[in-house]
Amino acid sequence: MEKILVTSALTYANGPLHIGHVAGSYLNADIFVRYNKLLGNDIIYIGGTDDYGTPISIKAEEEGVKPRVIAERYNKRMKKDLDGLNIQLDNFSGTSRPRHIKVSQDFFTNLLEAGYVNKKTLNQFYDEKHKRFLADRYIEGICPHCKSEGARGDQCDKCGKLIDAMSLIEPRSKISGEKPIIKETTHWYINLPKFEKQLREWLATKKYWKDNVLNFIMSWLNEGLIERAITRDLNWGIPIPLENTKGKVLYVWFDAPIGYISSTMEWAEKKGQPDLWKKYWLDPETKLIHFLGKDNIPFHTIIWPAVLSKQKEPFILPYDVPANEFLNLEGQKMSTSRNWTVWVEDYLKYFDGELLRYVLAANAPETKDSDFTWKDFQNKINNDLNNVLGNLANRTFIFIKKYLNGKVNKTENIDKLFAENLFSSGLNNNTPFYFDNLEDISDIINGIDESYKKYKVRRAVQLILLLTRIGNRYFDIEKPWVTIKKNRSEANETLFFCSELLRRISILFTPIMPEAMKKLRKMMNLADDFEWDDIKKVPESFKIGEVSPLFKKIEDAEIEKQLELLKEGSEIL
RNA sequence: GGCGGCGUAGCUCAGUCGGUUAGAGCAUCGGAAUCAUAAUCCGAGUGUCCGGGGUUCGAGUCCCUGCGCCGCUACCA
Repeated sequence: MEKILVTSALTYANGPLHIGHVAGSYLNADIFVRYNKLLGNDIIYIGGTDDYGTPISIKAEEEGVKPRVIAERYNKRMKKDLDGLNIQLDNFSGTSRPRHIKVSQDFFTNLLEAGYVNKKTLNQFYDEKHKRFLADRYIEGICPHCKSEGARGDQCDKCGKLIDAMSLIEPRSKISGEKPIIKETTHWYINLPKFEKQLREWLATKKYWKDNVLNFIMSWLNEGLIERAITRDLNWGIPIPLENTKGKVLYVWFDAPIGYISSTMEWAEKKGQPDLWKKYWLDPETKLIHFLGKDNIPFHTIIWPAVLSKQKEPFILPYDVPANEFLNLEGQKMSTSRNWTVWVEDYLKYFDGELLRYVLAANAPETKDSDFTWKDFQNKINNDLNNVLGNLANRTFIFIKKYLNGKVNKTENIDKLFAENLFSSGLNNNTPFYFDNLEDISDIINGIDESYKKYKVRRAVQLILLLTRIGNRYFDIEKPWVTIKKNRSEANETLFFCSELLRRISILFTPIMPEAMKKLRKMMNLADDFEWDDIKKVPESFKIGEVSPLFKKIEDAEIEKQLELLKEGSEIL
């Protein structure tokens, strides 16, 4: 049995959950966790919200409430959204909770005392009206290169050039619109160059990481690590634990990953075993796996391991960081500010969470950015789920009820059938590589197993669909509606095979569609508690219970409605 | 500007170490079947693998170059 600790990147609490979050770091993690639970591994799944930072603080000011109110609101709503998608974290915390504050401050202190933090003084823009230091992004002005208006402090969108905020002409605060003053401030920096050798040695042991992740890291390392500020001047954040440092807080991305630890502590406490978190975080046998979007790679593979390694307690370092790329929407980059996304809350008003799980799994941005379109959503549900899988289940069960008194019995040759090459005629020699060398159904099942292990959810989906196609073909070839008339046992054989195939699919598909598979199993009177190894355990018979369609088709009008809603823009923000 | 990635069928995408006639699903066309939610099954066509050059017995794959798109570029989080 393996011990695994899985995390999804903490989500920024300035809005509810959208499908980009789901595709980037939640669904893939949940599928991996569910698969491992079926295997019987000791696995916990931890996450939460990242509650601090300027955007939340500004939003709070606009609404005239405390930032904590905003963070708590979205934390709650996200939890609900995750529930609606059957994404089951063992704990969903938030970084504004007291425990997290204490742990983060200790982390800072330990790093400082170990000699890896330097203090520096620098000049920065300051908005006097809002009494706030301004991040580069919150300053606007005239670009010093192309002289056009509306350049931000970090970059000019017109000419694309990077800008040193201090060189902006006629700078003004994006928050108040007023001219900012330049003010001296002090910050603490993590001395990353001092970690370089250690990091390179550690990363050399991670050859099994995904290529996109390794590329990203190497580009950082090869540019040369520099010191990086881990504090900010803000009123909404974790105060740094030093004398005379009022208004200085930890930079959110310093404290956010620490949230994985504090969230695990919260989980342990809720379980009534406050030290249980140590069993995971302090045991070198634990595999720590961070699921996240590509934008988070450097934080989790450079800064986070560096910080972890200098604590007093022997924390484990990440075992794997299977980062996903981004999900686009109808061919365009998703953007919350342009309201170009699909909010889970909106989605759930119209469709079942399982359907989104399926579509995002089938089209996950595993190796490169992928595109979500409503038309594709409809196609995948109607074809893959409704027509191919749903119909296989329906025709099998209805047939058994109608012609075989609702029951089929195990046949002698069942193992042989599962070892026969039942699918090759539909494929030619140049099928995708993961279809090659598939001799029989057990090979396909092994392929699915391996795909889940390696976070290759798309491949798992393709192989499961291949199984359902085999079922439909077998049904057509054997023609039980003909054989039933002269040879009852022959029809029994066909239907037992199809039932057994569906039973195996109900296990194989559970990590992706747990509720739909539960429904499928219920129709077959199969138990809810099962494990991965049950795939091989053929029952003596199947008694079919009440039958209803597993899925239903999505009409064109429903899709048109979603496209309209997308154009209008959601109002849930 | 620098670094990295991407560009394959009408669409969404696979293509392992360089190896035979470049693949899947959807869409399209033709056929079969009638157990099933008109759901299924079989068959067929479709390609300047972004352009150009190079290495090689052999290139979608490796190298150079041009074009287009995207990400990162350390103070967005």
